[in-house]
Amino acid sequence: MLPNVQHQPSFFDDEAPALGAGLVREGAGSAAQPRRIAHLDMDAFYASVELLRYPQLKGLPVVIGGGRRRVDNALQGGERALADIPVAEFPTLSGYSGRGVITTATYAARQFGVGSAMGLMKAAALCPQAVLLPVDFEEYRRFSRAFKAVITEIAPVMEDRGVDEVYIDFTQVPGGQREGGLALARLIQRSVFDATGLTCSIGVAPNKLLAKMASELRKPNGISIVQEADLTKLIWPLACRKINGVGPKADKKLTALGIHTIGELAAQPRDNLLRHFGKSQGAWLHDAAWGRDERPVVTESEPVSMSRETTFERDLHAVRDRQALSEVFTRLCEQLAADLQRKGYAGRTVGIKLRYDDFTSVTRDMTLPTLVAEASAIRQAAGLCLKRAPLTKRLRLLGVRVGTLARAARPDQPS
DNA sequence: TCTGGGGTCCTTTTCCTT
DNA sequence: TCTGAAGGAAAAGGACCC
Repeated sequence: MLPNVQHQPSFFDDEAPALGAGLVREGAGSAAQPRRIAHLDMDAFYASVELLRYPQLKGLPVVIGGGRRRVDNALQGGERALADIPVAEFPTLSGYSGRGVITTATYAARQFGVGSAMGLMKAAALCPQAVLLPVDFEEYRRFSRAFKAVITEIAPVMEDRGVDEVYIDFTQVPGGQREGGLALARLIQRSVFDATGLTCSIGVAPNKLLAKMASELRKPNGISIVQEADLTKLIWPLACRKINGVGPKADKKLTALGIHTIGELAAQPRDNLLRHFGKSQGAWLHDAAWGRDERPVVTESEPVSMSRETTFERDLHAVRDRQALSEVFTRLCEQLAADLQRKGYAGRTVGIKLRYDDFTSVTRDMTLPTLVAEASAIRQAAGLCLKRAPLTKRLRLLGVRVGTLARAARPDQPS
């Protein structure tokens, strides 16, 4: 099942934290070893979790997404084990109507040209036989916690980057320097598989930027080691878009300048990039192309804002659908308040977000003199924000946000 | 047949104060 | 009292990521 991996439980028992000669870095308390940072990315995470639950779907086109409706009936299978539900009983995309998009699709489904972010109705036209599963975040979070627990057991300095991704600092971990990190990466990969049945891809490099790109080099279930000296050979041939932080806009601008690969980006005079992209982004692009990135692996962070938003089944008019809008608005505020209180936060900035039928959007927000976490207070402030937004066009989405968060004393957990 | 939801961070604009 | 510069905070928008 897992090729080329040998499990060696006592692999690092003999490993002393050996010092590399001449590799001491500047700065108080800095490590004697060169920095070794890993990026770990679970392979097709949501789809893989679903296939563990429903192995009978293996090899079939499956899309995950939509949500709200019509998926549940066949799957509430009574006493039957989930793995025994016949494939024919799963809901398919055939005849789907509604606004949802695909969150992820299995490889078999991608063969039909469907993929992430595609509207489900379009996908239904391309591949009506595809099985449609709802997104089950609870379950993904459960697996997420499980694989992260395995990692921190082995390498405690881990940065959470969402449900299926982490950075890990190998630098000080016993064995973390061996073979450039390959040995430790193998151990982690194997341990994650043993604990969860899921595969992952790992890249190990001198920093987060390169580690992230390295983890994409071999997928699925791959390990890539990138050393500083590999920059020109392994990184420079890649498209600029592969840099984490270069999105569609920046990429388009680069293309217009005749810059396609990271190597071409590195060849640009720094001043040239500063001129076209501004001081901050220009310098960042130049550094990224040269593989420079000093960001630390951050093990803990506080949230900055929390929000709730929803896209309506049909576009709503501020006047004609006043009642429906008001109900959604109140519900969003209540959900947001519940989120804040459950997690123990309150915030000073309250804002709203509107998306119109032409897909343009606006935000309005206001800063309050005191922290709020109650639905009524959020609703009141958000209502004032709403009054400042244009409401002539029909609305497709409404969102409520609370920012400038601070920890609040929780009634159930006095400090 | 258009295009989800929950975030972070950065830049620009606007407003206020000195 | 008016004007302008400078700087900070808040507001708004946008890019990007998972």
